Amino acid sequence: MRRLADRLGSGVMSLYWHIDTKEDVFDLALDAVLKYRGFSQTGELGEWRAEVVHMLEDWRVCMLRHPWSASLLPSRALGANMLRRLELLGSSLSRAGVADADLNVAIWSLWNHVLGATVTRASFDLSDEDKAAAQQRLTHLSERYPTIERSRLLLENDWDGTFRKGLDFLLDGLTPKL
Amino acid sequence: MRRLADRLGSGVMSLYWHIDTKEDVFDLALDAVLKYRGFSQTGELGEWRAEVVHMLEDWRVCMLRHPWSASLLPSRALGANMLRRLELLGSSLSRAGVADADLNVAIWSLWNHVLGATVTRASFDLSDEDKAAAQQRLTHLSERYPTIERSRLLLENDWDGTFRKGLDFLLDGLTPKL
DNA sequence: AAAAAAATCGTACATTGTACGAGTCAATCA
DNA sequence: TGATTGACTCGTACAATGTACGATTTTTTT
Repeated sequence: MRRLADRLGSGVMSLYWHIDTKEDVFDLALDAVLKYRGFSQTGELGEWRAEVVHMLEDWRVCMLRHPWSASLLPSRALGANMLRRLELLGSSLSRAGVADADLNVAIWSLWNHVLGATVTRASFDLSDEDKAAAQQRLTHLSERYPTIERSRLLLENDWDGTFRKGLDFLLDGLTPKL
Repeated sequence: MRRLADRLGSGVMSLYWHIDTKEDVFDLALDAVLKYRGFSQTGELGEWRAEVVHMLEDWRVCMLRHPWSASLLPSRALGANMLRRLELLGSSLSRAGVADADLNVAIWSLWNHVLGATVTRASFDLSDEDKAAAQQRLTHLSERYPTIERSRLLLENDWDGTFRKGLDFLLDGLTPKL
């Protein structure tokens, strides 16, 4: 709070006129990060899939731009912008023909994909020294974890591609075939 | 740290003989939570799918038993028990016939499902007053989020069922048909 | 019995969130 | 015009926290 006040050129206690508690700052910050400016591309009306992909990728990018946002997510209530994204996701899937009975599973599976990918990615945004230590530890244990080692799962993974492929797969499977 | 020392009946600074920093306690606690005692069921050898489902559900249950564990995950290096689970997952999928090129996507998609479901679930483990406030806020905004409201996405969702269905779907799609 | 190692712990300090109440300033009302 | 109210700022103070430092005790080894 002291550092924030300094940055704003104000006294510390002035902040507390506008917010009740430090947690509120986190709530507001997270919500600000998750603001969605909508579908910029001039796609066809009814192009639900492009819109969903755009929104979900944007979601992930927004959070990766501010790595602290991932660590704020657990045990925090849903902000307005997150609700908006969930609503957009749900209505798109519904329009795409997902049955009501499957809607929750579809929404949450896609959301889990974004969230999991974000948090996982954040775990690998280590400082250089931590990264070196992890490298050290992993090569040392490579014979104990042959599959991880062989698949280059941890240190040299193409996170963007993995996310995109998984997303495509989920959308292929969760929505009815045409 | 003071509370932990009290619980252990020791002085605060005695703790620092065994650990370097408070963060280390969190690392160790998280790793302890994620310990996997293996496949208790006496299933057939080669029943890779039952083993994977068992391990992933156990993973989720372990973390839900200690809600703080979800908030520890981001920006933390992978512990030994987590690596073991990832290795088990990877080798099972490999044995099941997943091509090397698809292995990373499969592993991370399943892991994202567990992680996302856990973190999401943790966001809804609110105190009673918070839950009441959320209920209030949501019913108030229900006309703005019709899909969310209609699908009972947030407050009355069957989390276990949603997780299980999504998991089955992922495994169906990610592994080759027989 | 002595020396070394392992472990314990009291004191002290810097950093944190924020309660309290006094202060400033502008808009509104008399 | 002067008084009053509300919005907003901020300095001081306090309790809670992680942990550095160094002294002390206990255990193990020689």
